[in-house]
Amino acid sequence: MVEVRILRENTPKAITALEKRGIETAEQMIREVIELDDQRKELQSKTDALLQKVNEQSRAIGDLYKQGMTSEANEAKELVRQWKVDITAFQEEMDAVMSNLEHALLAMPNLPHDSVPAGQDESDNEVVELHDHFGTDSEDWYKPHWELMEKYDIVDLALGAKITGSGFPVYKGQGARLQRGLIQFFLNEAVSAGCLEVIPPYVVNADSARGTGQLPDKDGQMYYVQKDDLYLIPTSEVPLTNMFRNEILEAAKLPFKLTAYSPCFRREAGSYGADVKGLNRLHQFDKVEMVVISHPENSYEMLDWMVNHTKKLLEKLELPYRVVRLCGGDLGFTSALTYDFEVYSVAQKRWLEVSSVSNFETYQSNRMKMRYRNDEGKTELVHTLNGSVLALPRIMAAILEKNQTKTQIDLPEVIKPYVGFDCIK
RNA sequence: GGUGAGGUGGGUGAGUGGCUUAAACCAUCAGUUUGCUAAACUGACGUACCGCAAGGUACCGAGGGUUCGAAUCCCUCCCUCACCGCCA
Repeated sequence: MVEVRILRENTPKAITALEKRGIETAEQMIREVIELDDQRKELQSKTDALLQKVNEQSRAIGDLYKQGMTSEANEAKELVRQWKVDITAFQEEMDAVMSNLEHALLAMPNLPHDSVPAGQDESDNEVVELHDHFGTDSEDWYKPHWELMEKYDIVDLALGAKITGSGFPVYKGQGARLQRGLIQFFLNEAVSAGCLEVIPPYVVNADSARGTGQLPDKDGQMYYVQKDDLYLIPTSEVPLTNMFRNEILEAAKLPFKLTAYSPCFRREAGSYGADVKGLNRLHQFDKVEMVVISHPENSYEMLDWMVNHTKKLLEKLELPYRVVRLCGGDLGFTSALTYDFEVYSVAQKRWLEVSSVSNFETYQSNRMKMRYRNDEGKTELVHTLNGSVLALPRIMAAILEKNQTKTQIDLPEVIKPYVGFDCIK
């Protein structure tokens, strides 16, 4: 959630930022939060003052009893009882204000970074880089990846549907080996770049889901295990970032750079149409993720570092791609700045999102109370970032389509040692 | 799933209703002393909120309750450990 401090310190700027998301009531939302916070402060002062009197009086009562002054003690007790009625009333009021404040803050998305363009939806996103030197030309005979999957019998959606349901693919033979090789490749690259490799739990509790912002706003998107009150992770961002929930980190040890492979589970309720064909959208998919816990001062340098890392991966895989800066309307709820990476699908003739690299600034760390100690010994919130490096299905789709010949699929050089063969046939 | 024992600051650990404002020790930091290191001594040493400040309030796994007053008594839940059962 947004820090109230930021809203107070530069209210006009915060309003402008929030309006970039297309929220017309931005000013009203922000004023309401500040107003509630004022109320909270006032109630806190009043309650504390009264509690102080009760504490002092209670100690006095103890002394009176020791001196055997029972009747005086009983009179004093009556006084305390009356104060406690007031305290209870204040506390109820306080609970109500806190609850309203919490709701107002949970309903408020992160403030977009200065560089984020205003806009409604993905058509307003800004293409900041285009790298098509690996070719975006298509031949008439090119088959889309779902036909190639069937032709070479490497990914079987129908079989997955039989075992589980639609959107749960079965990778077979060279398909399975390519998938495994890509995961290994992505992990190795992340580790070489200085990340700590982690194997996290694939199921998390509600506190963790709340910490990274999946709850309450993406409740319906996650698979939920009712009996144990646990959620299947939609991305390993959730367990990785929550490793540091409620921790105070040493400034000298920042940044923490983590990477993990995990399957990702998404219900994707409500999605339909051509977008979901083949590997384009699945309920279970594989992804290698990178999470960075950064000092606030250099979080945007870390963001650039992650962007560059992702670019290198796509270069090595010899895929045409572009980098897109999301506009306010398309920006994720918790993000301040997001770059999407899209690879070109030569058979589908469209761009497919394969990575999303974001800086959340203090939005997640505020919710999670993730702090570091500054030079003066005070605690401050860290910045959190994450990015996909990379999501597997669409990468596989793009590789299959781009490298197809009439008789086989050649693999990019870099991946050959990882899979142990040169082509799929 | 069953039985039992537990959960107190960075760590160990005392604390069965008011002398706890959470002792003591260890660790850490600063200072003194000192060829260096070490030792010794002195001091500092949790988090959050309110307050310009002085200061105040809350927190002893979590949430309720009893009481003038709760780390301490009561209730519910969570977690950890041990053993048993099941099991890759």
